[in-house]
Amino acid sequence: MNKADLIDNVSDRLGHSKKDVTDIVDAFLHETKKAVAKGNKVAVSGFGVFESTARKARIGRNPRTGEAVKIKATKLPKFRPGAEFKGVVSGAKKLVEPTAAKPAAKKAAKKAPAKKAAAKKTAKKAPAKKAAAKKTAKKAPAKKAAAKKTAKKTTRR
Amino acid sequence: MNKADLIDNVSDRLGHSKKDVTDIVDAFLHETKKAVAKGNKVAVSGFGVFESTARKARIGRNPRTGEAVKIKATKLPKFRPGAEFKGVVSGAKKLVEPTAAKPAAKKAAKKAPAKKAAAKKTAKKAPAKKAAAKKTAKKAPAKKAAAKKTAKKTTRR
DNA sequence: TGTCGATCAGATCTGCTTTGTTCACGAGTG
DNA sequence: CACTCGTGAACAAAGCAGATCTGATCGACA
Repeated sequence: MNKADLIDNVSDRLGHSKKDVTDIVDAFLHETKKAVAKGNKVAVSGFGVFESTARKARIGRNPRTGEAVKIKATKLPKFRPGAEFKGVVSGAKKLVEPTAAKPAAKKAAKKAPAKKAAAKKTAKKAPAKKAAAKKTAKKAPAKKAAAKKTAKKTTRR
Repeated sequence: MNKADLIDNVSDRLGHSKKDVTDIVDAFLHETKKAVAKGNKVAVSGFGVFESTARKARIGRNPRTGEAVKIKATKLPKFRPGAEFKGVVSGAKKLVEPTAAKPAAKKAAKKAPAKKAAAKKTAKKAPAKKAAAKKTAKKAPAKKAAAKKTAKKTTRR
């Protein structure tokens, strides 16, 4: 399967023209590449995170001749799959249709998460009380964390 | 940077509504996840390849207690960045705007690859002579590789 | 037609993955 | 815009599995 197949599927499902889908997908990929190339981390919730990673210089090998070759230090794109993507690939999760899908699929999508939410509510009730008790205490550290985060961002750029 | 930022940038650049861009991007990501979850390889030229990879069962460790824990065999999403993405992140390549960008950008895109082609030609001349000398020796392994490749394709589907 | 991606061997390096908690942020909905 | 819920990051130790990379060629794709 390749980009063109994906674009066909998207065009069929949403009823947008293939040209529009292609243009938008290409632009999305382009913006992703651009951001990562600039050293930014690109987080797509549920799908994964694209970022650049540094590789040190090392010795490689030409597989044809066996000759050792020096590989320079460089930067590479790296992808860390998100939880949903992992869950779907491993089979632990079912893939839920996006909300913009056809109305029939939309109803199905609502039923599936409802079951999950019910299961998780019971699990969360006990810690929710603790969270409420600690809410006032949390405001102060939140500011510190924010300060740390801005510091990290500035160093990155 | 996150999905919403990318969508803003795409919407600004192409003049499509944010809703359309969001719907199309979500569908594209969904189709990608779906295909990989089914065991298909998804190749997006210039960007990279998404596929699933198997992880064997092994022993991990609970970092809290130091206790050994069995990690089950599973399947994971994997991304292999394409040449252009790698080149852009490493700085070896300049990022070319997609063809649906504004007409002014289209002219700039044509000029940039012309310079590169000239640079690559000079780089290729020296190794080309060596390749010619070894050409006869290489024909035999090439056939074996082809045979292996067809075998792999049949097993996958 | 030109570019991209797969393939090959081998040695080295990197990353994965475990549990559980907390917090910040993002996404989606009303 | 506000609110709620979900996602993701961070952290700990350890060891092994997996990824990385090269150059040249060939097949597939845009």
